[in-house]
Amino acid sequence: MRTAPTILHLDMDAFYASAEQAAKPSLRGKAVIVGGLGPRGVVATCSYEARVFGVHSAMPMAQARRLAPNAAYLVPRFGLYRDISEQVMGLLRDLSPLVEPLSLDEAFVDLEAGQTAWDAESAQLTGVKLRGDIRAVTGLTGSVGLAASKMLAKIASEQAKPDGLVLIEPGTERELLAPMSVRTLPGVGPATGDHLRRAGITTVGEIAEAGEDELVRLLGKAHGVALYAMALAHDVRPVVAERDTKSVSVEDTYDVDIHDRVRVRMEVQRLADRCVGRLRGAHLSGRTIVLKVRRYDFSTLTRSETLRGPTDDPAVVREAAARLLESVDTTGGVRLLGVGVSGLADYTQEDLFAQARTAAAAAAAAAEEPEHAEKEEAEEVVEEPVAPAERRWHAGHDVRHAEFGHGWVQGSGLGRVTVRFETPDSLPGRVRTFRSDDPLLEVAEPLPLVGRGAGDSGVGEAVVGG
DNA sequence: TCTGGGGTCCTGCGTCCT
DNA sequence: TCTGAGGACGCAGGACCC
Repeated sequence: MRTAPTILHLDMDAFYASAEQAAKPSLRGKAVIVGGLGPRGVVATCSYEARVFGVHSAMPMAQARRLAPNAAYLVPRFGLYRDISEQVMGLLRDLSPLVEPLSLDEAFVDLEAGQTAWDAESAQLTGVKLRGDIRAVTGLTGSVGLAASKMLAKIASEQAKPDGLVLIEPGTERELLAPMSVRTLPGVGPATGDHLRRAGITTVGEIAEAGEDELVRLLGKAHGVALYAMALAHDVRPVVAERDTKSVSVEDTYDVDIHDRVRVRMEVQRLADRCVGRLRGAHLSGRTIVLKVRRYDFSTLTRSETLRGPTDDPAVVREAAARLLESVDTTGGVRLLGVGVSGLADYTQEDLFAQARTAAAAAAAAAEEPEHAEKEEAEEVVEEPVAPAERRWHAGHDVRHAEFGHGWVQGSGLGRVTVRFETPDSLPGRVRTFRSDDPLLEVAEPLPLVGRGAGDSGVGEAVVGG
């Protein structure tokens, strides 16, 4: 294990909500909640102003609305968040080639590998400069943790939140961890936390005292050994820049349970097509097809089937998913369906040739034996249906009006759409309401959060004013 | 109160093969 | 030829993370 605090963990503060506040001046300093707005939506992220009311991530949206009825409720805009994330990851890669993104708003960086830091002092300076750069480039704040291991760097950034920096000096780790809740350690969720609590273990120090054998007895080999090591602050996991994708899946929760078996079959086919679309987009193919069903009572089951070889053929995935569905009882209704593919392989030019040969062979066989021909027809991946005739306006999404300019949808319904006209660098703007089919109103791309006044040189060189 | 979507990893069990 | 051990693999479910 290294002896200098040169592993950095960056965690952007309330990322989606902060991005929305930066994009929408009228929401700054206000409770903002981003998530699914349907009857079964949950909170993805909320601003610190919303947390005061007790709202937090993963909370059902209905509950959030009761706690914070006057908050702004927005649908996530992943395109915008991805763009900002790429800017931030770019800054991290300037520090080291070893950057391990965990999500759009979180990453580990091995500063030693990048030769940007070698001791506590240089690490601290790097962290301070990084936070400044992130603010200058994106207009947002991120919290930085520095320590000698990934686990401790993550705990440090958690302590630094919001908008801070914490460095854990090597040698102080065990003392620091001992009084903390077991839930602080990665891998301890509600179930393991309960399990440990029933065994009289509530703090990290008590895990260390219990000993490895006891932990293994309670939690099993892998989990027990790992957790005991973490409690002693032993964590030698390296920062890994490239991680291969292990599976690709899509799933949908329906606003109302589906009871009609025909509709269930249809949805599974649609999901299979979407999943293959993703798979092909990533230039992958896979061998194992997984069907996921969550029933009316929230019980979840999966069924899987492994093919003889990897595929990215929508017809093959559809058929496998349909076969799997036949083994599942859906009487009573389903609230969620999902289709996934695992056992992934790189999808190469050779695969294409192989498929072409298979198709040609099938066609030849079909010509000889027409009764076997019906399933070999090549089929296109079906994309999501295009918007219905009546345009849908999503809360929080950007729009442009031919007369009033750039704004965002504050709400819609009953044939009306309410738009607030403002941009990231304007003052809070005015609200106007239009008919939802107003020909002067159109969907717009998000504007950059900083630097629009700095000319065409791009956000990278911009500086935040005021 | 009523629980998203996209992932990863682990465990336990059954089967097949050597 | 029979038997048992043990590894590899397939499958289902659970826990966890962001």
